[in-house]
Amino acid sequence: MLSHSQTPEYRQTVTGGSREILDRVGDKWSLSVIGALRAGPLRFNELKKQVTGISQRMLTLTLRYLERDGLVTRTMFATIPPRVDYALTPLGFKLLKPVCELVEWVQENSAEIEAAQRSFDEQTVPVPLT
Amino acid sequence: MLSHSQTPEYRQTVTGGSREILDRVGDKWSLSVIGALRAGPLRFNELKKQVTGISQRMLTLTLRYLERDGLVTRTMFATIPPRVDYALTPLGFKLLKPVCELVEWVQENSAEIEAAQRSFDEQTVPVPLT
DNA sequence: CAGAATCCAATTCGATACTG
DNA sequence: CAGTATCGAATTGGATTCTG
Repeated sequence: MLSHSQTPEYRQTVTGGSREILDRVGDKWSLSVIGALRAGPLRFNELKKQVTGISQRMLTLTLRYLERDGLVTRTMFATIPPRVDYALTPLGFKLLKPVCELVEWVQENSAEIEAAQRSFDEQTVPVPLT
Repeated sequence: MLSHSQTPEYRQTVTGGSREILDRVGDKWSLSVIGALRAGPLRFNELKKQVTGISQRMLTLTLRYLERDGLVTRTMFATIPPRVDYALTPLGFKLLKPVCELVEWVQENSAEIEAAQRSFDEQTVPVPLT
């Protein structure tokens, strides 16, 4: 549960203290969740629908991490049944720009990347599994 | 060993086919290795020195992935002892721009992020470990 | 020198069941 | 509705040993 494991020192290489956010960017679901919140606040189950494939557990965890990093707010309404809204903070919105540029770069260059992967894969003879 | 495991469909959410590169950006060592190669080609053991803390195994794996994605070239010299040079491809250099911008964004906003983390951590009472 | 192979520990994630 | 708790499987990474 949000294990406060201390960051090993070697993570300080090159990327400096930015490891934690890079981990967020690189992890399995954060970008999808942030993307889903672009258009405005969503409730837990709305998010779960939009981010196809995510489990309840991972949605909860991802939201907690994003909240901890100050990228997402969590607003509870003490109604019955309970209702919780998630929304991007100004910081979360600002993060969108560099992240989108990176994603766009990848999309623009995906043809070249995939070509490289194919040519790599064919000379690295796939080991027969027999 | 470079398990050619097929990417599960759910990874196609929001980030589209760019998952593989995002994984590369987010993984533990790729950015450090790319950063080390910025100034020019390096040999295996030179890289190992510059990227403090990386194990032989992870350096090998990371380089293979980067090579497969077309971001790094591997040049072998059939000398004794053998010598292998790694260098960024033009594609690898181009990736540097959006990645650096992201890293810079994080650095510029690290104060705000860390403040958010601290305030989150103190209201989420740390469970005593006794 | 530049790795490949093996083994093991830690982390991550999904499925399922339960709750205020 | 919006979670929490628990478990097991898969993935990831480190340490060590061996090799052309």
